[in-house]
Amino acid sequence: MVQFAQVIVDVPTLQTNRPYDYVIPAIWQAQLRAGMRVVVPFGKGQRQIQGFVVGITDTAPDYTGELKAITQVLDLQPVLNPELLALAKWLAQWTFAFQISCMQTMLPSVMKASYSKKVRLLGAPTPATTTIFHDQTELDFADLAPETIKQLLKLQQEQLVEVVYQVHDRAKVKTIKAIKPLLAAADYTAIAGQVPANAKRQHELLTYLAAHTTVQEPITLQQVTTETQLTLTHVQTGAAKGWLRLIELETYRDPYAELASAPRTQPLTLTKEQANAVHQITTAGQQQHDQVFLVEGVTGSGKTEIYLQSIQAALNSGRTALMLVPEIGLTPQMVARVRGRFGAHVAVLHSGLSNGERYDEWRRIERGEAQVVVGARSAIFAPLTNIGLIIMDEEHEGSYKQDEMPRYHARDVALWRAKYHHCPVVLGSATPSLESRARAQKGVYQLIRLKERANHQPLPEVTVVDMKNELKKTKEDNFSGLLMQELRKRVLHKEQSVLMLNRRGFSSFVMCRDCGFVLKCPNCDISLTLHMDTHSMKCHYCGHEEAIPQVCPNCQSRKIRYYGTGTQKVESELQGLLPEARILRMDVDTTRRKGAHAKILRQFGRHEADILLGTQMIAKGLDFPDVTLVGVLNADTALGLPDFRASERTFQLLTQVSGRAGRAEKKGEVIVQTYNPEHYAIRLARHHDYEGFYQREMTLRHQGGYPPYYYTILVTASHEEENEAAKKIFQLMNQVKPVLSPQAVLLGPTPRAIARVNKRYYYQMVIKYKHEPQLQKLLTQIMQENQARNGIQISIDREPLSFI
DNA sequence: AGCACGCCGACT
DNA sequence: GTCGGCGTGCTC
Repeated sequence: MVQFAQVIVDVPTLQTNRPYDYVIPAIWQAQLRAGMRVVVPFGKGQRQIQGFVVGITDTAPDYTGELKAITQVLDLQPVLNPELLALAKWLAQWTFAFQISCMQTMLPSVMKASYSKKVRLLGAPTPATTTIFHDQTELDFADLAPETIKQLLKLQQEQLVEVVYQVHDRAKVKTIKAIKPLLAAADYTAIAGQVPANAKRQHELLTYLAAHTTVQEPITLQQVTTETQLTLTHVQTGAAKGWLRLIELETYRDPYAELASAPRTQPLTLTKEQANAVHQITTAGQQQHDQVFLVEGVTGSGKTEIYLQSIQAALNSGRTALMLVPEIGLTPQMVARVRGRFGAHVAVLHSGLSNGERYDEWRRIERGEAQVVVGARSAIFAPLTNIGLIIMDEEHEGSYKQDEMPRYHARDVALWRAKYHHCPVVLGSATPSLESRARAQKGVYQLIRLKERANHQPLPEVTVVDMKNELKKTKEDNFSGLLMQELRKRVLHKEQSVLMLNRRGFSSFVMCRDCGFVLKCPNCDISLTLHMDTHSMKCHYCGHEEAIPQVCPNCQSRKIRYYGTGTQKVESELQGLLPEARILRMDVDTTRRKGAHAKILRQFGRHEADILLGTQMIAKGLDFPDVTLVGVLNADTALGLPDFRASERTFQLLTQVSGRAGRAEKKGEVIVQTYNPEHYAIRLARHHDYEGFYQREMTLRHQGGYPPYYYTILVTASHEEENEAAKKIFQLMNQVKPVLSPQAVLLGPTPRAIARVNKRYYYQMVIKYKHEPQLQKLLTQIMQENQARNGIQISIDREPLSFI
């Protein structure tokens, strides 16, 4: 019986965002299942592309054209199980993205095929082909000039050459060579008698094999070469003579090999609050209840121990657990803690892994070899089965939202999977997002508040310094008298300090002091940022890079200087003020290389520096017992931004960075420098008063009609011509407006704050609504109708993190 | 995305 | 007269 497969093809456009039917060749029929990757012909030419089988049917599809057949099956087992297939479908609808993009996002990147288009010589070379091919028989289109391609197409019509399309599966399993003795010890001795005495290596091999006949497991080649003088060549000779079998052993690239043997830790004794939290979570787990818990606990209240013991309970009942951590919080410290408790049962997924390592961790999870998964955003798609618990630490973190297609929030995916698996979700934070905290208020989530720190240490004392007064006293830009005095004290007493420079809303740009000229990106409407490490000016949006100007391009004046506060500038200023201090700088420039982030933290942990100076990234998850002073150089740079979440972000940042002080028995102190000491976000952060902040901010959100009182959707139209983008967004507004209920609000349309990025102009509108049953359908329809045509691009972002 | 089909300007 | 420009529409 002929069978048919429905395939989602790797063509990320709206027109092809649906399954296509293919005939399954008889040889694959027994093997092929939904969720496997295949190669299929697509389009009029000979083009071959990758696809995912999403369904298999016995009955012929009602397609009037002629069905093509699947070319190749790439997997022996499905890479997407039925749950993940269903999730991909939902995610595509929810985020207005293509199904293929969702599937690719859910899998390690090596599973996305790479393509090549080649031209091959047919038959004997002719003078015309030789001028192009020389002595080669195959050329890659990517290496050819447009002129050559034109000539080749002519040759193709004359049947002198053919065009071939290749699909490359980049998912390669790493193997190591190993040997297995095939004969008995006595046989080896007998053979040795016949081998010429001068064949020293053959004798050595025979002796080695004779000594290892009883070994059950294959012996790795590495072991053979370290124990003997033999090399691969000798072993291959042995294999050819039938003495042994040379095999390829599957292996994993283990990035945390050194941690696997880390000493196992025992569960800590819980405080009453912690025990209560664990009890509530595990009870929901036992009852297979997809309840969401919001664990609101100050830094140091022992949330991690709650997570670990709840995971243990899930494992005890034979289920698995998924723990999400913001990328920046995925420090070796955190990984070591989870590995310490659950050992080899843990798989870790984060951006620091190479593609191969990531693929291996994924396979360990998929095979059921790891029951606990720790990872950043995309780990929410880990192929765990029978999930008993999903944890999201620092749930308010913006990095849980992906800012490219599909624009999903890991929290939404977590809730979906929890529903599927009937398991609880734990959202943890010292400063929950207003959305989550409000949901807990309404009883949608179960709120668990931890009011004490596990070590019963008081929260650090926070002093706010008003920089408006400071400016009058000293000439120094960045350091108040109090902060300098305290820093000196720490250096003297060999204690450590952490300094944070809030870079949000800041950049170092170059300006002419004579004419006011600011160097801008030629592709984007944004000033270029000065990078001292590369000695160049860079655009943070499109990556454009150019030399630092020596004279003003506008008026030729030499008085062109840089403005703004960068970590590099602060570092040199601080070094000047405190020459004896050893300063470590951590920012995007010093942590760009893989592993650099961890390296800096290790250096600081080993006391190789007195002061750690960095941007936002130092605020999260660090735990250094000897840090007794935390300074925030500019608390309020983000407050001036036209972003309704500015206060929330500032409060979260200050609370978090304060938590870095006095983690152990030493008392901590925090100094916050600001120009807005009376701002409520700063005032309330000073008293560690999250609940107070929540109340205050909710009132303002209510007045302004912002989330969580409204849902929001950002619709953007872009085009190379500004007029076209504007025209389209107004047209979309007119399309949306009549469908919305009077309760909904439409903001805009407006040009985006940075209207031009990468030579395209962007116009946007924001839809604020509470309940619009028609909206999903309408927006899906809008996406369908406005397929990338006439150069217009439409994008829809559900619950954007920022409107600007 | 790629590719073919299809209808208007400057050339062998 | 033809080659080739890129607008439009389709891919099981």
